[in-house]
Amino acid sequence: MKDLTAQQSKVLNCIEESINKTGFPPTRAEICQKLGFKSPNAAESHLRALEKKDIISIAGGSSRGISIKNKKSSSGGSVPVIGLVAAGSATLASENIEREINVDPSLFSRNVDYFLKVKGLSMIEDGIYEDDLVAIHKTNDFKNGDLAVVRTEDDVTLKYIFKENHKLLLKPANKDFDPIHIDLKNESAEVEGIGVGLIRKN
Amino acid sequence: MKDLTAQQSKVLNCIEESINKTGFPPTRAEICQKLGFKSPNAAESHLRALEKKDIISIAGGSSRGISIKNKKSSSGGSVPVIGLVAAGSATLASENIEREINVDPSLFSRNVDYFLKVKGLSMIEDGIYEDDLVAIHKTNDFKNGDLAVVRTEDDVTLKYIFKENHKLLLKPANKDFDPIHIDLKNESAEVEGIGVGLIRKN
DNA sequence: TTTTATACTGTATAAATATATAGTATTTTT
DNA sequence: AAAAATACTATATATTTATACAGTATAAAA
Repeated sequence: MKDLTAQQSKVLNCIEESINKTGFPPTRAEICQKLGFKSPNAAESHLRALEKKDIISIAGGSSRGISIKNKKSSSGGSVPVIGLVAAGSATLASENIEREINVDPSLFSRNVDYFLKVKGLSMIEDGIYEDDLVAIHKTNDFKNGDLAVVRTEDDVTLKYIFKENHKLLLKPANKDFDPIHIDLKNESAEVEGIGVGLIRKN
Repeated sequence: MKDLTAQQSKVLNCIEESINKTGFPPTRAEICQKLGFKSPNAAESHLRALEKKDIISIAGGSSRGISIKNKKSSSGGSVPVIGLVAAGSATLASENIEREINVDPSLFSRNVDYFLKVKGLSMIEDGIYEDDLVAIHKTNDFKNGDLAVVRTEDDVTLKYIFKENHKLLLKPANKDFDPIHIDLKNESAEVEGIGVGLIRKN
């Protein structure tokens, strides 16, 4: 990401302050007043620079039409909750979204793309219970031992993953459940994401 | 709180939608367009009604000068995280606050006053692990079996609570830990709050 | 070295916007 | 039964506001 100049940061800060304090973005004139500029064009050109750097977006033809992009840190991104239904379809398609919740992105170590609502008891020995919401970071990159959302040919499942050459081991945390062995030569399987956290409602 | 009429709710909803979608509040004209009104005064008078009911505030003389009051539900209240240190002092005093996190209040069944960072393994059999953040609703009201934060004479602990007359039982979820029996005739103990949820970071 | 970006002042103006005023009709409250 | 609140249409306008255009000056990049 391109760096901001000192003045551009001030202007961005001014916008954030305005939204926090008043609830709506500032006008050019208000930015000028706060930062001591004497020409509205001073604010305008800084705004255009911020727009060019993809920090803000400016709605043409509307007053106070400034919005800050990537505002996950301020408002807490809205993250969908997806039910892990038996017939594998843990996609972000709207029909699978049970609700949306706001989370503090700094809460978890990695970006959370969705929450997976746990069905079944296969991970219960490691403190993952039915109806827990597991925070999933979408990626197909994983380390052995990661808690992964894996799409197999006929299912989507949440298990610990271990890979050795063309063999995939999906290991539950429950004695009553058997590990799943997948030979990638014969079967396909995809890692959709890895678990980076958990939310439980009592 | 005064109730809103159907139309007023629609207008409020329209404002919220605009802020969520565009990042700034709507104009009178935009409200009219969205709700099918033909006169800007239709929007204006609804806004004034909402202002009178203290739902929104309108900044005079500025465009899009609408802000929604008491927006704790939308922005997610900031909730402190408190470390459960051995020597009992799970208070909200600032020196005990490790950090603040934003949570969606609708996430948990009851209002969350703080998160307690779990120390020790006494609840591990019920999926509560070390360093988990247990969402605590401050109350001294509880039912038998609730997960409670209890301040005893020399400790603060998180356990299942059972009360029978003057006897208090604090039950861990770990075979290796013994239940704590407190006779309220001889010792004092206070319930500080009950657990309503949990957040775990992997 | 020439362009591009930064960082402004100053002026102007079309368009966006809040807001007042004048009505009408229905529903709710007093 | 009267008053007040709700729920609008319709018109008008002062003000707010975005935004363009014309400059000046400096620093950074090509």
